Amino acid sequence: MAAQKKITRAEQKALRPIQILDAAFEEFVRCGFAGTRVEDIADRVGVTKGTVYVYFETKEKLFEAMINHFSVPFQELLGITEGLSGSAIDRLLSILGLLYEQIAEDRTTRELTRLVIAEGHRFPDLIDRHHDQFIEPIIAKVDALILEGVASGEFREIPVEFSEIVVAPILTTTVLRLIFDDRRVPTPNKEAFLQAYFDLLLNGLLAKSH
Amino acid sequence: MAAQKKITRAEQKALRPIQILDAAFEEFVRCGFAGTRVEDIADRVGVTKGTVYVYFETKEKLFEAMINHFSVPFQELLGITEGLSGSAIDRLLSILGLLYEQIAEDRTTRELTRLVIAEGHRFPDLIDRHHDQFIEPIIAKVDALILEGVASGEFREIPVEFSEIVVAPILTTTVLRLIFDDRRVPTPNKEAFLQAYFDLLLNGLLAKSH
Amino acid sequence: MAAQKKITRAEQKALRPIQILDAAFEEFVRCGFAGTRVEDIADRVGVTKGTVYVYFETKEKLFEAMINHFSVPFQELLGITEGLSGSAIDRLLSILGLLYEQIAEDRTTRELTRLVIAEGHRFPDLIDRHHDQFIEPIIAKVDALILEGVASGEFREIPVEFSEIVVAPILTTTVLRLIFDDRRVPTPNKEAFLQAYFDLLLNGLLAKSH
Amino acid sequence: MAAQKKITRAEQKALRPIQILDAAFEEFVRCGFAGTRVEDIADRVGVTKGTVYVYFETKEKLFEAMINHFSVPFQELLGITEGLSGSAIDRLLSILGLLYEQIAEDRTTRELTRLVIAEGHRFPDLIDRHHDQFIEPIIAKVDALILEGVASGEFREIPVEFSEIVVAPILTTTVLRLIFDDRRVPTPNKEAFLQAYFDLLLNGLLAKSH
DNA sequence: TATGAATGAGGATTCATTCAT
DNA sequence: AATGAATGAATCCTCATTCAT
Repeated sequence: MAAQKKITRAEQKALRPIQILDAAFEEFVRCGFAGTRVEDIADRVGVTKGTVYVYFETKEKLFEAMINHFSVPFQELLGITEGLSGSAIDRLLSILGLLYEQIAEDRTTRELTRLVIAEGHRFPDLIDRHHDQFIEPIIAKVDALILEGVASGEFREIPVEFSEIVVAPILTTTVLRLIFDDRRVPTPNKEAFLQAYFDLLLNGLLAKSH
Repeated sequence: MAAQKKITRAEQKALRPIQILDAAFEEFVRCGFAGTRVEDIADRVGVTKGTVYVYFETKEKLFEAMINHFSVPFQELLGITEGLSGSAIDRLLSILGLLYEQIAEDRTTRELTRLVIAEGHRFPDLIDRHHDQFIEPIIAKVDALILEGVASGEFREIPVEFSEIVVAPILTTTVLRLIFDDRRVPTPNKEAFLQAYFDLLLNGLLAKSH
Repeated sequence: MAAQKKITRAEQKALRPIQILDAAFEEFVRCGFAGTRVEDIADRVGVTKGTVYVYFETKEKLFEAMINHFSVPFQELLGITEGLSGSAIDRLLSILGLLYEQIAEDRTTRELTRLVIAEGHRFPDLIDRHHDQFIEPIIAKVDALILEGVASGEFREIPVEFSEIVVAPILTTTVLRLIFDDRRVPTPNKEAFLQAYFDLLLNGLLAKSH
Repeated sequence: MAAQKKITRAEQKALRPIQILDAAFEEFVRCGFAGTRVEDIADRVGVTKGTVYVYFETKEKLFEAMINHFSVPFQELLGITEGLSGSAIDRLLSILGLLYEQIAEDRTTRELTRLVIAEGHRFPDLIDRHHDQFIEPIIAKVDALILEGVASGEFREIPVEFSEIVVAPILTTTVLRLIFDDRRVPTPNKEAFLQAYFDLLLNGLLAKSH
């Protein structure tokens, strides 16, 4: 509390938009775009409606800014995947593990996914950017790794369209958690899930003798 | 057309609520619950706002009725899966194929999924019912089939948590089509998709020599 | 009062927009476009804000509709001037007399003039229409009559640009009454004013011997 | 330009309110009192809203100060008319010429007239002062000159109420330029206008033989 | 059953004004 | 003197809902 007193006017100003974006995230997640009241966002920050409009022209602009703001960590993930080394298998599993942490486990990205699904119609640009910056690069990455693994003999010959299927369990976990919100679905055990996921992914269902 | 002329007043009366539910589906899908105007639903039917309120007490009740109305075909699917015969593999793939048709290919179910994800917070009962009637039975079915296949030697020993992973590609396809709405993602080729999906599911990624 | 009871729903509906336009006139005159509150217009009619929006999409559209509505009598005046007969002098003086009644004496047209002057910037279309339908035809009419009078020997040879000068006392009276609003300027005596106006117009200031 | 560099802080301080009044004039003319935003005035000066409030307590006070500020040149005109010499005719025409220049040709006075017409209701004191300081003295001056001309035999016997009619073309030109704002009405030719105006004023419309 | 005029609470947005820096 | 963040009352407009016909 004493520390808070030290916040200068300048620091406060730099902080304000972040506070508003954080509050906007919570409210938009809770009520959707149309259902959210700007006043509730303001209340959450502890300011008045007018203050929100000092920083963001309209509710739409605020929504877009909020999406952009919270997309940053996801973008950083894509950078990390560049630095991986090891066999194609190792790198593929590493990437899938990171994706799981980022998409399925991280509440922010999970809820961002909800907003993308729910509000996409109203914000087509958002969808396009989401596709170009997230979906496309990830699919391309997985595609490339599979091809590399096939070339090196680690993987058997398979169609490139597999990529979506390969990552599917991650998005599915995300969506099921979004729908059942820790109420009907227990918080999944990461280790057990990844182990089962990777086991099935690598070996398939069939009995070896089959 | 001639047949339509014969619609009596009584039939017309019975038709009205269906027409309203159809229109409500389109509008709620397009704009979400909060963003939809009752008047737009009425316009779509060609009646006035008041008429909607003759049949449905409130916008919320209309939304719920609409969800229930369009959930029926999905419920029928569960019945069909009971009648399958053949090996565990055959029945599993049959079920996955049917699920794909029902969830990923059928626009109605797909959009219903969007609404469940988007509006779940506001309609917890809807979510609970959705879980009890759809998710739970399907997971149970897949679980049972896998156990059966393991028992019969068709499948290798695997954890039960696999079920979600096994059906994941179907929900993932659904969600991606919801997000990119036939704009960025080409309408997928069913045969190619299922073949790749089943191939990976049964055999995994690894080269046989591995 | 008893008569009012007889107003049917249909009659009421036909009446409502007129009532709103009347109320809008008073409020826009009193406060200008920006200064008028839609709620004050509604209050004047005895309905709620929402009702105004049942009939007029926006405050701007209401303003424009109001201007059009109250411009009708003025347009009718233009028709009347067509039916005049007599010498050029007689017809010119008749027209000027009618214009005086319509523009300077009639409160509605007078206040319409205030709005045209005050709000012209915001409603350029209104100004253009005002010019094409009122100013242009009147100037043309006076021009034609002067030329006719010159041809018949009633008037001396004068430039056509006189028309504005000829009608000037009417607009000036209007504007002065607008500015001083029956407070500082006594309600003018029509007979005396027209007599002086026409005397000066026909004979000029100079002593005859001059 | 070099001179401007020399502006001291003290001079700058003295300049600020003038700059604000100038900016206020443009904005109030453009949007009216209610439609003008204090921030737009500040932007025009290149300062922030707060600065405007350093010099003027409220938007209303600023409006009134602006009107007073721009009324000064008009007041000076009244002084000039005192120094005229020559026949009554000469002096009358000189005054009318000066009035034309000041009211009809000078944009500032013209737009001041717009504001008086548009905002008079809201600022009755302004109207009263305008009447006492401008209209009254001018009418009195013209009255006096006409009486003098009648006495000297230059003018024929006419009622005093003529004064308004005599100056009418000037106010009319002003108002028409306000309404049609150099768009529909060509910038008038001063010489031609005054010649026609004075010709009609002195001689009237009638053919001499009449 | 159907209408649609009317409501009125609610929500987005604006803007004059204040005040700590 | 100047700033500009913050306020909050005001105002436009929307829309779910009602109800007399």
